[in-house]
Amino acid sequence: MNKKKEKDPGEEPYLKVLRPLVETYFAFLRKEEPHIKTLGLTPAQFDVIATLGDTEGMSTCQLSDETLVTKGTLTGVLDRLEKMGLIERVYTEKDRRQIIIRLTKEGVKCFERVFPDQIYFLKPYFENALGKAEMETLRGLLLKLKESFEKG
Amino acid sequence: MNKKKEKDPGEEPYLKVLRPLVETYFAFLRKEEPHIKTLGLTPAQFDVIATLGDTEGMSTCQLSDETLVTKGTLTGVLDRLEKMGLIERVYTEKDRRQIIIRLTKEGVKCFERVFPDQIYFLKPYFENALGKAEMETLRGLLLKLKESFEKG
DNA sequence: TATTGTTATACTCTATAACTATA
DNA sequence: TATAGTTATAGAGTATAACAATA
Repeated sequence: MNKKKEKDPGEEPYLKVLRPLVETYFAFLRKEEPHIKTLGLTPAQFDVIATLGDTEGMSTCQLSDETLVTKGTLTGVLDRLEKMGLIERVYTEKDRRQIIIRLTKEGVKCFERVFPDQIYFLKPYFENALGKAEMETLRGLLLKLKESFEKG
Repeated sequence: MNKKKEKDPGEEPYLKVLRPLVETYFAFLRKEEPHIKTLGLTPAQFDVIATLGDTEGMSTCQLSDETLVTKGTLTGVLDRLEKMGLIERVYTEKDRRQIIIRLTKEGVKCFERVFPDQIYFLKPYFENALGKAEMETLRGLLLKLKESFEKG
């Protein structure tokens, strides 16, 4: 989605950041995607598992907000994950319209397998590119930018 | 795809970069996506248009490499874009297996409308977050990281 | 034989809107 | 009325493998 060309950024200095941001993410994705696929998950499914990981679960609405998956679509995605035994729907008493989605034991295992795996896999790309101080700087700048998008 | 939780990055300093990278890109995407939709393009279609923009066109194979869209899928995406009149298939003499995909006049107009539009739309998020020197730094670090992914 | 692009299949995601059951 | 989640529909993207034409 939207890898801009390296054309002359002209008078807009911020384009000098936008394109590298998008292109770096895409370069990352090219490594990441085949790796996710070996887990037998689609990107949307992976998104849900990653969002639920390290939480006590959340409602469908909340899950829809936190991922980029709309409510109607989510039902289908959850159906498949439920069939795979990775998530469960928990019915609550206090509001009987609401359903809490959370990882099953199997789902937690999946989540916990993914990340150490990924850590090992991705590490060299970062460490070959950047020193420790640079990582710290990069982190700080990215977080500032992220915040700006989120509050704007 | 893959928004990691803000859990303790532990002993792996590079995770302090990976998560902000992914999350910043997602924050950007949340702004970008609705904006693309107003153009009547899907993300995959937008990807193709953006990749073809400012080029003389390229073969289907090449286009498949530059986007994240596989060869078989691309046929369908191109069919739809051709029907919309945004791209055309040009048959070449030198290798009659190959077809060059390029933007039509209409496609170029679309491409040229998108970007100034986007520039105007996205600008404040960057400028409110970062000074000019910070942008320069961020750009440099991102490009180093990108290169590492691409050559690794 | 290898490569380019298309076709075929089967599944997943997507948006949207209407629907139900609760509140 | 409003909200939470499901269902229904139609379209689009996805991977994969087999295929025809060309090299």
